[in-house]
Amino acid sequence: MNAREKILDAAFTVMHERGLAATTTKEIARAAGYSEATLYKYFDDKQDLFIRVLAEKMPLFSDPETLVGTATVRSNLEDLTAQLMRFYVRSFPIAASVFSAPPLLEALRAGTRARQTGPHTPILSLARYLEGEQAVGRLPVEVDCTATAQLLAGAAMQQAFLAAFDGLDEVPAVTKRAQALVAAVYPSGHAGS
Amino acid sequence: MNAREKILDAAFTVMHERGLAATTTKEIARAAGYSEATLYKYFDDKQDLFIRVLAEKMPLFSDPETLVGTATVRSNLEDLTAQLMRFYVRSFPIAASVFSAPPLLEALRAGTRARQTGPHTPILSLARYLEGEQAVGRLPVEVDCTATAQLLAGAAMQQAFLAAFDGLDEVPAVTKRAQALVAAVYPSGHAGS
DNA sequence: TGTACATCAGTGAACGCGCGTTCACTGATGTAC
DNA sequence: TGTACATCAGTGAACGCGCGTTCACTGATGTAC
Repeated sequence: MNAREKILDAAFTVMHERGLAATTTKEIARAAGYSEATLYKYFDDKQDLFIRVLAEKMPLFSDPETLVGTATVRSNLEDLTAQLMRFYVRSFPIAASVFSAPPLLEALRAGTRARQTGPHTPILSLARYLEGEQAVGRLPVEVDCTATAQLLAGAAMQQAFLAAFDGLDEVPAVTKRAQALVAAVYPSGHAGS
Repeated sequence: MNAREKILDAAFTVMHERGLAATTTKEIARAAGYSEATLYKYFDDKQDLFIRVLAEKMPLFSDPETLVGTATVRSNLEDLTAQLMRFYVRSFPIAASVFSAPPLLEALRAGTRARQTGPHTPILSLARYLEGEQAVGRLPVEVDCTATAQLLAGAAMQQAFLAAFDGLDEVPAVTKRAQALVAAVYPSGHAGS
């Protein structure tokens, strides 16, 4: 692993452990095992470093397209909801702390427009999965895929937020909670369940 | 309005406009129309001031108990969901930015335990409303009130997050969106709709 | 193989700046007699 | 009413500190002939 990668990893770790406010160039350099001056060989300035961390080191939510047609819609939704909670609990604290620094948020927004990925992508992925199931006839056409995806992803994010607020690094009883959430949007009467 | 209140209001405004990171004692003093030294007559230190702002100036979500039995459950839920989106879009940016400063988050958590209110209260309020409707027979007993509240409040918070990320100060098309979300948890077949 | 030079990753030490905080103070208002 | 003193809200100016950033540098590795 080269110096640039080590610095990015160190920055991500410090941001996660100490919070954005306490993430100084000194802390990052110490954690990476380099001098502060080295940071400036690889990054323009502190904000550039932060942007790179957020673009290159944030956890991704993998697209669930391949699930279409496998197992049952219900169990797939339960898995996806649980996965979303795990995803958000890892990414939320850092993602949220970006709201403390509007210039950073602004730069991030610009990057989001340029690349085609941002905070809305997990919802879109989930909606696309549901549409896939509709296309193969395993989900009634009356279901509003977008709204359903917003409900499940939203609940997952909020549960992650509450866990992070309580200082936890996972949502308590993820599986049970995912089941309860899915059952509430997707009652057992539905076809394909 | 006395000096203490003016300072709290100024701090809230600066936090909202410039973000937590750029909210310095100088900025607050300037916005309040007092010298920096005055801040220290009313607050122990900067963190104490922040804690007071968060405890005393954050928007509240008013308990919807009085809605039980009025209008229809569906329209009440639509109103509440829209209200939640408006609530979260105002409070989210500041609430989120607290994750950038773990000592502040820790202090806030302690305060939350002491008083009986925190980030979970909107969800509890909504759940309590649903239970109220169940008690008067306007909502089927099979409905999981907690899960439904988590879905609606979660979606509202996430939509607010997305709006804030885009630099907006309101969720686009709140009413329409609230209707779509409610329809997805609470299909028209339900009693009381 | 040896030698002279170029390149490159990385650094120690210093820099100016703006931060949060404190100090000794001022001047207006209240109180006692 | 006048006078002497106490209280109190508020301040200008200074403080030490840690921040992000830059500079001139070192020493190891690569390259030419």
